[in-house]
Amino acid sequence: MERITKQGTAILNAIQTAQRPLLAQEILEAASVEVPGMGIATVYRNIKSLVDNNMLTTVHLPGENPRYESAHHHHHHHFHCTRCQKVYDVHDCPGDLKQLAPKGFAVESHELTLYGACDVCLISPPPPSA
Amino acid sequence: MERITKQGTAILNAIQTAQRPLLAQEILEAASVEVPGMGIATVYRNIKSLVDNNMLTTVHLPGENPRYESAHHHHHHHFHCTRCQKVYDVHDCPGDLKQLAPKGFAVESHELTLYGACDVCLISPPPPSA
DNA sequence: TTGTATGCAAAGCGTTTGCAGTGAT
DNA sequence: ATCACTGCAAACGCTTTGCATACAA
Repeated sequence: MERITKQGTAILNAIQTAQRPLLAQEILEAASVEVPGMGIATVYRNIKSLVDNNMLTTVHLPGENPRYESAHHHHHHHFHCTRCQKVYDVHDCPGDLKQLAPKGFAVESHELTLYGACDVCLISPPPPSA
Repeated sequence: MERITKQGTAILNAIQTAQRPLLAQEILEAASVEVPGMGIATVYRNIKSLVDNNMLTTVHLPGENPRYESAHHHHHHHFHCTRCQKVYDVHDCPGDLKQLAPKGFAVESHELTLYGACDVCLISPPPPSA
């Protein structure tokens, strides 16, 4: 990313505006509002360069395609809503988990994903589909 | 799976012998020792039917292709060795994590992955590759 | 004007599926 | 003799890459 393009700007805007990690496809949809007709390849190329420049972090959740969020520099986890499939940041952490590993193993880091219902889905449950 | 085939037997053997979750490719390699020439599609089809019959569980780790292990019926987590890339079961659990979620969110379950070095890699570190 | 970033389309990678043939019952 | 299971190859969904063009500098 050496040049500023409207596509690049729209992509960065989309990610920074969303207060949660987005899929490549969601980034495309959000950025396309600003720049209609942009291609998914451009999204991936911009993501890659933003990740390389530490402006973005990749959020890998179990069994999910990667999502992307603005690089937070503090340790955090994620909450995956099983109703709407959206992913939210969780700023709390259970703390030291070194003692959980089998004997002789050295724990260096951990990833935690919480599952359940987000506040929106708890308040307005999806209608019982026939 | 209504008929017993040598491929199916070899696949189940491979998974039960391994004391850790295996990738489809690893299952193919292990089962191929017993039944040379078997195809990856057969592995996937057998996996699917074993999972449907609750003989196998799918282990999804962040950013990883799915692995498969014999269905344990107790809650457990996984340890991913960052040296050899193997995945091991962790039978311990940090316990109640409900209070970690944002206010208004309901936690129903969680997934935890530990990262670090397994016992084998700690004892025999891979040689410094030139 | 220069050459990076884009859009399109093709290629990759892991997984799934269609089809004709094999082999367990 | 059936017909479920297999191997092969094509199809799929997501991501990456090649190439000619557009546009930021």
